[in-house]
Amino acid sequence: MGGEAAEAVFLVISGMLRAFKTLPDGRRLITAFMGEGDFLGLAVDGIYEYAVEAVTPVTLRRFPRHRFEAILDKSPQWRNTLLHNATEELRLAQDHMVLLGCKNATEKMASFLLQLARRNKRAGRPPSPVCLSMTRGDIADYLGMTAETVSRSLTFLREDGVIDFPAHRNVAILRFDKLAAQSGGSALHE
Amino acid sequence: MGGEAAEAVFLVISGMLRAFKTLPDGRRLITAFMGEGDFLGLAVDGIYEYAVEAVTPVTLRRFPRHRFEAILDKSPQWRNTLLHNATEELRLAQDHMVLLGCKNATEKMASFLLQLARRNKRAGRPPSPVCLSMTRGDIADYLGMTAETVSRSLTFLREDGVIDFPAHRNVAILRFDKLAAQSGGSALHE
DNA sequence: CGACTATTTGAAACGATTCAAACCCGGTGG
DNA sequence: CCACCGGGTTTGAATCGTTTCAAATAGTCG
Repeated sequence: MGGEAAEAVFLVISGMLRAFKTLPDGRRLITAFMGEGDFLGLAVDGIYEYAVEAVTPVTLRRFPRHRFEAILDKSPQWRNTLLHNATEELRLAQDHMVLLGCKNATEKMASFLLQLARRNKRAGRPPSPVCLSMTRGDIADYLGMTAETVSRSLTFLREDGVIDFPAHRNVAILRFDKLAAQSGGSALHE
Repeated sequence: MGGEAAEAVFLVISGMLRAFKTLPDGRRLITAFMGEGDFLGLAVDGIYEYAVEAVTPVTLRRFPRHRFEAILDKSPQWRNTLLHNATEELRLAQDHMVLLGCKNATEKMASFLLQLARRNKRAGRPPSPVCLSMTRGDIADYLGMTAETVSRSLTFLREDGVIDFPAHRNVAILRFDKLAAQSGGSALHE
Protein backbone atom coordinates (compact mmCIF):
# COMPACT_ATOMS: atom_id res chain seq x y z
CA MET A 1 0.00 0.00 0.00
CA GLY A 2 3.01 2.24 -0.49
CA GLY A 3 2.24 5.78 -1.60
CA GLU A 4 -1.53 5.34 -1.55
CA ALA A 5 -3.90 7.70 0.21
CA ALA A 6 -4.44 6.75 3.83
CA GLU A 7 -8.18 6.22 4.36
CA ALA A 8 -7.85 5.69 8.04
CA VAL A 9 -5.53 5.51 11.01
CA PHE A 10 -5.04 2.22 12.85
CA LEU A 11 -4.01 1.37 16.35
CA VAL A 12 -2.32 -2.00 16.80
CA ILE A 13 -4.11 -4.02 19.50
CA SER A 14 -2.17 -7.25 19.19
CA GLY A 15 0.18 -9.06 16.80
CA MET A 16 3.24 -7.82 14.94
CA LEU A 17 3.67 -5.97 11.64
CA ARG A 18 6.58 -4.85 9.52
CA ALA A 19 6.94 -1.51 7.73
CA PHE A 20 9.42 -1.61 4.88
CA LYS A 21 10.84 0.01 1.77
CA THR A 22 12.30 -1.81 -1.21
CA LEU A 23 14.70 -0.92 -4.00
CA PRO A 24 13.75 -1.54 -7.65
CA ASP A 25 15.84 -4.73 -7.73
CA GLY A 26 14.05 -6.19 -4.73
CA ARG A 27 16.45 -5.44 -1.91
CA ARG A 28 14.39 -4.64 1.15
CA LEU A 29 14.84 -2.73 4.36
CA ILE A 30 12.35 -3.15 7.18
CA THR A 31 12.21 0.33 8.69
CA ALA A 32 10.28 -0.75 11.78
CA PHE A 33 8.46 -3.58 13.46
CA MET A 34 5.16 -2.41 14.91
CA GLY A 35 3.29 -4.00 17.79
CA GLU A 36 0.77 -3.33 20.56
CA GLY A 37 0.22 0.41 21.03
CA ASP A 38 1.78 1.58 17.75
CA PHE A 39 -0.12 3.70 15.22
CA LEU A 40 -0.33 3.02 11.49
CA GLY A 41 -0.97 5.52 8.71
CA LEU A 42 -0.16 8.57 10.79
CA ALA A 43 1.35 10.48 7.87
CA VAL A 44 -0.28 13.90 8.05
CA ASP A 45 -0.47 14.50 4.35
CA GLY A 46 -2.58 11.37 3.93
CA ILE A 47 0.10 9.44 2.08
CA TYR A 48 1.47 6.23 3.48
CA GLU A 49 5.18 6.54 3.99
CA TYR A 50 5.92 2.87 3.54
CA ALA A 51 4.37 -0.51 2.92
CA VAL A 52 3.11 -2.52 5.87
CA GLU A 53 2.55 -6.28 6.16
CA ALA A 54 1.49 -8.54 9.00
CA VAL A 55 4.19 -10.70 10.56
CA THR A 56 1.76 -12.54 12.79
CA PRO A 57 -2.06 -12.45 12.87
CA VAL A 58 -2.98 -8.90 13.85
CA THR A 59 -5.94 -7.12 15.40
CA LEU A 60 -6.32 -3.41 14.75
CA ARG A 61 -8.60 -0.62 15.92
CA ARG A 62 -9.66 1.56 13.01
CA PHE A 63 -10.13 5.35 13.11
CA PRO A 64 -11.61 6.80 9.89
CA ARG A 65 -9.36 9.58 8.69
CA HIS A 66 -12.05 12.25 8.31
CA ARG A 67 -13.14 11.81 11.92
CA PHE A 68 -9.50 11.87 12.92
CA GLU A 69 -8.96 15.15 11.08
CA ALA A 70 -12.12 16.62 12.59
CA ILE A 71 -10.89 15.90 16.09
CA LEU A 72 -7.55 17.42 15.21
CA ASP A 73 -9.14 20.67 14.00
CA LYS A 74 -11.26 20.97 17.14
CA SER A 75 -8.56 20.55 19.76
CA PRO A 76 -5.22 21.82 18.46
CA GLN A 77 -3.20 20.41 21.34
CA TRP A 78 -3.73 16.97 19.80
CA ARG A 79 -1.84 18.20 16.81
CA ASN A 80 0.94 18.97 19.26
CA THR A 81 0.79 15.41 20.54
CA LEU A 82 1.02 14.23 16.97
CA LEU A 83 4.07 16.40 16.47
CA HIS A 84 5.64 14.92 19.58
CA ASN A 85 4.88 11.51 18.17
CA ALA A 86 6.56 12.28 14.85
CA THR A 87 9.59 13.72 16.64
CA GLU A 88 9.91 10.56 18.70
CA GLU A 89 9.69 8.42 15.57
CA LEU A 90 12.41 10.54 14.05
CA ARG A 91 14.63 9.95 17.05
CA LEU A 92 14.09 6.21 16.74
CA ALA A 93 14.90 6.40 13.04
CA GLN A 94 18.16 8.17 13.83
CA ASP A 95 19.10 5.57 16.41
CA HIS A 96 18.44 2.91 13.80
CA MET A 97 20.67 4.76 11.35
CA VAL A 98 23.45 4.56 13.92
CA LEU A 99 22.82 0.84 14.22
CA LEU A 100 22.89 0.34 10.44
CA GLY A 101 25.88 2.58 9.82
CA CYS A 102 28.14 1.90 12.80
CA LYS A 103 27.48 -1.45 14.43
CA ASN A 104 28.71 -4.94 13.57
CA ALA A 105 26.54 -8.05 13.36
CA THR A 106 26.67 -9.00 17.05
CA GLU A 107 26.05 -5.45 18.23
CA LYS A 108 23.09 -5.14 15.87
CA MET A 109 21.57 -8.34 17.18
CA ALA A 110 22.12 -7.35 20.82
CA SER A 111 20.58 -3.93 20.21
CA PHE A 112 17.61 -5.56 18.55
CA LEU A 113 16.98 -7.86 21.49
CA LEU A 114 17.15 -4.92 23.90
CA GLN A 115 14.64 -3.12 21.70
CA LEU A 116 12.22 -6.03 21.92
CA ALA A 117 12.65 -6.04 25.68
CA ARG A 118 11.85 -2.32 25.86
CA ARG A 119 8.76 -2.93 23.73
CA ASN A 120 7.63 -5.63 26.14
CA LYS A 121 8.01 -3.28 29.08
CA ARG A 122 6.08 -0.54 27.28
CA ALA A 123 3.25 -3.01 26.76
CA GLY A 124 3.22 -3.84 30.48
CA ARG A 125 4.82 -7.27 30.13
CA PRO A 126 8.02 -8.53 31.73
CA PRO A 127 10.93 -7.47 29.51
CA SER A 128 12.98 -10.61 29.69
CA PRO A 129 11.48 -13.46 27.73
CA VAL A 130 11.28 -11.77 24.33
CA CYS A 131 9.42 -13.41 21.48
CA LEU A 132 11.14 -13.58 18.08
CA SER A 133 7.89 -13.79 16.16
CA MET A 134 9.41 -12.68 12.84
CA THR A 135 11.63 -14.85 10.63
CA ARG A 136 15.43 -14.59 10.55
CA GLY A 137 15.03 -13.10 7.09
CA ASP A 138 12.87 -10.30 8.46
CA ILE A 139 15.31 -9.61 11.27
CA ALA A 140 18.08 -9.56 8.68
CA ASP A 141 16.28 -6.99 6.52
CA TYR A 142 15.70 -4.89 9.62
CA LEU A 143 19.33 -4.97 10.74
CA GLY A 144 20.93 -4.71 7.31
CA MET A 145 22.45 -8.18 7.17
CA THR A 146 21.60 -11.70 5.97
CA ALA A 147 19.48 -14.38 7.62
CA GLU A 148 22.56 -16.58 8.01
CA THR A 149 24.46 -13.86 9.85
CA VAL A 150 21.47 -13.27 12.11
CA SER A 151 21.51 -16.95 13.00
CA ARG A 152 25.25 -16.90 13.63
CA SER A 153 25.06 -13.81 15.88
CA LEU A 154 22.30 -15.48 17.85
CA THR A 155 24.32 -18.64 18.46
CA PHE A 156 27.33 -16.51 19.32
CA LEU A 157 25.33 -14.66 21.97
CA ARG A 158 24.01 -17.96 23.29
CA GLU A 159 27.49 -19.50 23.54
CA ASP A 160 28.60 -16.39 25.45
CA GLY A 161 25.77 -16.84 27.93
CA VAL A 162 24.23 -13.52 26.94
CA ILE A 163 20.92 -15.10 25.97
CA ASP A 164 19.25 -18.47 26.39
CA PHE A 165 16.71 -20.41 24.32
CA PRO A 166 14.41 -22.44 26.53
CA ALA A 167 12.72 -25.38 24.79
CA HIS A 168 11.11 -24.09 21.62
CA ARG A 169 13.33 -21.39 20.23
CA ASN A 170 10.82 -18.67 19.46
CA VAL A 171 11.59 -16.95 22.73
CA ALA A 172 14.85 -15.81 24.26
CA ILE A 173 15.77 -15.09 27.88
CA LEU A 174 18.02 -12.06 28.15
CA ARG A 175 20.97 -11.26 30.40
CA PHE A 176 20.67 -7.48 30.33
CA ASP A 177 24.06 -6.58 31.76
CA LYS A 178 25.90 -8.75 29.23
CA LEU A 179 23.58 -7.65 26.42
CA ALA A 180 24.24 -3.97 27.07
CA ALA A 181 27.96 -4.67 26.90
CA GLN A 182 27.57 -6.42 23.52
CA SER A 183 25.23 -3.85 22.01
CA GLY A 184 27.83 -1.14 21.47
CA GLY A 185 25.76 1.19 23.64
CA SER A 186 23.00 3.60 22.70
CA ALA A 187 23.53 6.80 20.80
CA LEU A 188 22.16 8.85 23.70
CA HIS A 189 25.00 10.33 25.75
CA GLU A 190 27.48 13.25 26.10
CA MET B 1 24.79 20.62 22.25
CA GLY B 2 23.07 17.23 22.20
CA GLY B 3 20.17 16.87 24.59
CA GLU B 4 20.26 20.46 25.82
CA ALA B 5 17.26 22.72 25.84
CA ALA B 6 16.75 24.50 22.55
CA GLU B 7 16.74 28.24 23.26
CA ALA B 8 15.90 29.17 19.73
CA VAL B 9 15.18 27.96 16.25
CA PHE B 10 17.59 28.74 13.41
CA LEU B 11 17.20 29.01 9.67
CA VAL B 12 20.31 28.27 7.64
CA ILE B 13 21.04 31.18 5.28
CA SER B 14 24.34 29.92 3.87
CA GLY B 15 27.06 27.38 4.58
CA MET B 16 26.86 23.72 5.51
CA LEU B 17 26.37 21.93 8.83
CA ARG B 18 26.36 18.34 10.01
CA ALA B 19 23.95 16.75 12.49
CA PHE B 20 25.29 13.61 14.10
CA LYS B 21 25.03 11.01 16.81
CA THR B 22 27.92 9.13 18.38
CA LEU B 23 28.32 5.87 20.26
CA PRO B 24 30.08 5.79 23.64
CA ASP B 25 33.27 4.50 22.02
CA GLY B 26 33.40 7.37 19.54
CA ARG B 27 31.93 5.83 16.41
CA ARG B 28 29.90 8.50 14.68
CA LEU B 29 27.02 8.63 12.26
CA ILE B 30 26.16 11.89 10.53
CA THR B 31 22.37 11.77 10.30
CA ALA B 32 22.09 14.72 7.94
CA PHE B 33 23.95 17.52 6.23
CA MET B 34 22.03 20.78 6.49
CA GLY B 35 22.29 23.73 4.15
CA GLU B 36 20.49 26.79 2.82
CA GLY B 37 16.79 26.68 3.75
CA ASP B 38 17.03 23.99 6.45
CA PHE B 39 15.78 24.56 10.00
CA LEU B 40 17.75 23.76 13.16
CA GLY B 41 16.40 23.00 16.62
CA LEU B 42 12.89 22.21 15.45
CA ALA B 43 12.32 19.54 18.09
CA VAL B 44 8.96 20.45 19.56
CA ASP B 45 9.72 19.40 23.08
CA GLY B 46 12.56 21.86 23.24
CA ILE B 47 15.26 19.22 23.30
CA TYR B 48 17.83 19.00 20.57
CA GLU B 49 17.65 15.62 18.91
CA TYR B 50 21.27 15.53 17.88
CA ALA B 51 24.49 17.47 17.95
CA VAL B 52 25.18 19.98 15.20
CA GLU B 53 28.50 21.39 13.99
CA ALA B 54 29.48 23.70 11.17
CA VAL B 55 31.19 22.10 8.19
CA THR B 56 31.88 25.44 6.50
CA PRO B 57 31.42 28.98 7.81
CA VAL B 58 27.68 29.40 8.35
CA THR B 59 25.24 32.27 8.59
CA LEU B 60 21.99 31.65 10.44
CA ARG B 61 18.79 33.56 11.07
CA ARG B 62 17.76 33.23 14.69
CA PHE B 63 14.17 32.92 15.98
CA PRO B 64 13.87 33.03 19.79
CA ARG B 65 11.94 30.01 20.91
CA HIS B 66 9.34 31.85 23.00
CA ARG B 67 8.42 34.05 20.04
CA PHE B 68 8.33 30.96 17.88
CA GLU B 69 5.96 29.23 20.28
CA ALA B 70 3.79 32.34 20.50
CA ILE B 71 3.37 32.44 16.75
CA LEU B 72 2.55 28.73 16.78
CA ASP B 73 -0.19 29.17 19.39
CA LYS B 74 -1.73 32.07 17.47
CA SER B 75 -2.03 30.44 14.04
CA PRO B 76 -2.43 26.67 14.37
CA GLN B 77 -1.96 25.96 10.67
CA TRP B 78 1.75 26.64 11.19
CA ARG B 79 1.79 23.71 13.54
CA ASN B 80 0.43 21.72 10.64
CA THR B 81 3.27 22.96 8.46
CA LEU B 82 5.67 21.89 11.18
CA LEU B 83 4.08 18.45 11.21
CA HIS B 84 4.47 18.21 7.45
CA ASN B 85 8.08 19.16 7.92
CA ALA B 86 8.67 16.43 10.47
CA THR B 87 6.96 13.88 8.25
CA GLU B 88 9.19 14.82 5.34
CA GLU B 89 12.26 14.50 7.55
CA LEU B 90 11.05 11.06 8.57
CA ARG B 91 10.74 10.03 4.93
CA LEU B 92 14.28 11.20 4.27
CA ALA B 93 15.48 9.28 7.32
CA GLN B 94 13.86 6.12 5.99
CA ASP B 95 15.45 6.56 2.59
CA HIS B 96 18.78 6.95 4.33
CA MET B 97 18.15 3.76 6.26
CA VAL B 98 17.67 1.97 2.94
CA LEU B 99 20.96 3.43 1.79
CA LEU B 100 22.79 2.34 4.95
CA GLY B 101 21.21 -1.09 5.10
CA CYS B 102 21.01 -2.15 1.46
CA LYS B 103 23.49 -0.33 -0.77
CA ASN B 104 27.15 -1.00 -1.50
CA ALA B 105 29.89 1.61 -1.47
CA THR B 106 29.49 2.81 -5.06
CA GLU B 107 25.71 3.00 -4.82
CA LYS B 108 25.97 4.95 -1.60
CA MET B 109 28.33 7.44 -3.17
CA ALA B 110 26.17 7.83 -6.29
CA SER B 111 23.06 8.34 -4.17
CA PHE B 112 24.87 10.96 -2.12
CA LEU B 113 25.90 12.93 -5.20
CA LEU B 114 22.33 12.87 -6.50
CA GLN B 115 21.19 14.15 -3.11
CA LEU B 116 23.58 17.08 -3.33
CA ALA B 117 22.29 17.83 -6.81
CA ARG B 118 18.70 17.84 -5.53
CA ARG B 119 19.71 20.19 -2.74
CA ASN B 120 21.27 22.54 -5.30
CA LYS B 121 18.08 22.59 -7.32
CA ARG B 122 15.99 23.26 -4.22
CA ALA B 123 18.19 26.25 -3.48
CA GLY B 124 17.64 27.61 -7.01
CA ARG B 125 21.09 26.72 -8.32
CA PRO B 126 22.00 24.49 -11.27
CA PRO B 127 22.08 20.90 -10.02
CA SER B 128 25.14 19.73 -11.84
CA PRO B 129 28.33 21.14 -10.43
CA VAL B 130 27.95 19.90 -6.86
CA CYS B 131 30.31 21.13 -4.15
CA LEU B 132 31.83 18.54 -1.80
CA SER B 133 32.40 21.04 0.99
CA MET B 134 32.67 18.39 3.71
CA THR B 135 35.68 16.11 4.22
CA ARG B 136 35.85 12.50 3.02
CA GLY B 137 35.67 11.51 6.66
CA ASP B 138 32.37 13.34 7.07
CA ILE B 139 30.98 11.76 3.92
CA ALA B 140 32.14 8.40 5.24
CA ASP B 141 30.34 8.86 8.56
CA TYR B 142 27.23 9.89 6.66
CA LEU B 143 27.26 6.88 4.34
CA GLY B 144 28.38 4.31 6.89
CA MET B 145 31.80 3.58 5.40
CA THR B 146 35.42 4.73 5.74
CA ALA B 147 37.11 7.78 4.23
CA GLU B 148 39.31 5.50 2.12
CA THR B 149 36.33 3.72 0.64
CA VAL B 150 34.69 7.06 -0.12
CA SER B 151 37.81 8.07 -2.02
CA ARG B 152 37.90 4.78 -3.90
CA SER B 153 34.22 4.97 -4.88
CA LEU B 154 34.81 8.49 -6.14
CA THR B 155 37.72 7.47 -8.37
CA PHE B 156 35.72 4.47 -9.56
CA LEU B 157 32.86 6.75 -10.62
CA ARG B 158 35.33 9.07 -12.31
CA GLU B 159 37.00 6.23 -14.23
CA ASP B 160 33.56 5.14 -15.40
CA GLY B 161 32.80 8.61 -16.72
CA VAL B 162 29.92 9.02 -14.29
CA ILE B 163 31.41 12.14 -12.74
CA ASP B 164 34.22 14.55 -13.52
CA PHE B 165 36.52 16.67 -11.37
CA PRO B 166 37.43 19.93 -13.10
CA ALA B 167 40.62 21.58 -11.78
CA HIS B 168 40.29 21.81 -8.02
CA ARG B 169 38.48 18.74 -6.84
CA ASN B 170 36.04 20.29 -4.42
CA VAL B 171 33.37 20.21 -7.09
CA ALA B 172 32.08 17.40 -9.27
CA ILE B 173 30.23 17.50 -12.58
CA LEU B 174 27.53 14.85 -12.73
CA ARG B 175 26.28 12.60 -15.53
CA PHE B 176 22.77 12.07 -14.22
CA ASP B 177 21.77 9.16 -16.42
CA LYS B 178 24.85 7.14 -15.48
CA LEU B 179 24.60 8.22 -11.83
CA ALA B 180 21.01 7.02 -11.55
CA ALA B 181 22.10 3.67 -12.95
CA GLN B 182 24.86 3.37 -10.34
CA SER B 183 22.78 4.56 -7.39
CA GLY B 184 20.71 1.39 -7.04
CA GLY B 185 17.56 3.47 -7.53
CA SER B 186 15.41 5.25 -4.98
CA ALA B 187 13.16 3.47 -2.52
CA LEU B 188 10.09 5.19 -4.00
CA HIS B 189 8.28 2.81 -6.35
CA GLU B 190 5.72 -0.04 -6.62
C1' DC C 1 59.59 27.21 0.92
C1' DG C 2 58.25 24.13 4.72
C1' DA C 3 54.84 22.13 7.83
C1' DC C 4 50.43 20.37 8.32
C1' DT C 5 46.27 18.20 6.93
C1' DA C 6 43.35 15.95 3.65
C1' DT C 7 43.31 12.71 0.01
C1' DT C 8 44.67 8.97 -2.80
C1' DT C 9 46.56 4.56 -3.55
C1' DG C 10 48.40 -0.08 -2.30
C1' DA C 11 48.52 -4.59 0.09
C1' DA C 12 47.04 -7.50 3.78
C1' DA C 13 43.48 -8.77 7.01
C1' DC C 14 38.92 -9.22 8.46
C1' DG C 15 33.98 -9.71 8.65
C1' DA C 16 29.95 -10.58 6.26
C1' DT C 17 27.97 -12.80 2.29
C1' DT C 18 27.19 -16.57 -0.69
C1' DC C 19 26.34 -21.15 -1.82
C1' DA C 20 25.45 -25.59 -0.20
C1' DA C 21 24.29 -29.14 2.88
C1' DA C 22 22.24 -30.81 7.09
C1' DC C 23 18.81 -30.13 10.50
C1' DC C 24 14.52 -29.33 13.01
C1' DC C 25 9.74 -29.09 13.18
C1' DG C 26 4.75 -28.92 12.08
C1' DG C 27 1.60 -30.73 8.90
C1' DT C 28 -0.23 -34.37 5.54
C1' DG C 29 -1.28 -38.62 3.91
C1' DG C 30 -0.33 -43.47 3.51
C1' DC D 1 1.81 -44.34 13.82
C1' DC D 2 5.28 -43.34 11.00
C1' DA D 3 7.16 -41.76 6.44
C1' DC D 4 7.56 -37.86 4.01
C1' DC D 5 7.42 -33.17 2.59
C1' DG D 6 8.30 -28.08 2.89
C1' DG D 7 9.62 -24.01 5.32
C1' DG D 8 12.59 -21.93 8.24
C1' DT D 9 16.97 -22.44 10.62
C1' DT D 10 21.61 -23.76 11.56
C1' DT D 11 26.22 -24.82 10.25
C1' DG D 12 30.25 -25.17 7.12
C1' DA D 13 33.60 -23.61 3.57
C1' DA D 14 34.87 -20.50 -0.03
C1' DT D 15 34.45 -15.93 -1.77
C1' DC D 16 33.92 -11.10 -1.89
C1' DG D 17 33.81 -6.28 -0.41
C1' DT D 18 35.21 -3.27 2.92
C1' DT D 19 38.34 -2.07 6.41
C1' DT D 20 42.77 -1.46 8.21
C1' DC D 21 47.33 -0.03 8.19
C1' DA D 22 50.86 2.21 5.77
C1' DA D 23 52.99 4.97 2.44
C1' DA D 24 52.87 8.38 -1.25
C1' DT D 25 50.68 12.57 -3.07
C1' DA D 26 48.23 16.89 -3.30
C1' DG D 27 46.64 21.12 -1.35
C1' DT D 28 46.70 24.95 2.10
C1' DC D 29 48.49 28.38 4.90
C1' DG D 30 52.04 30.39 7.70
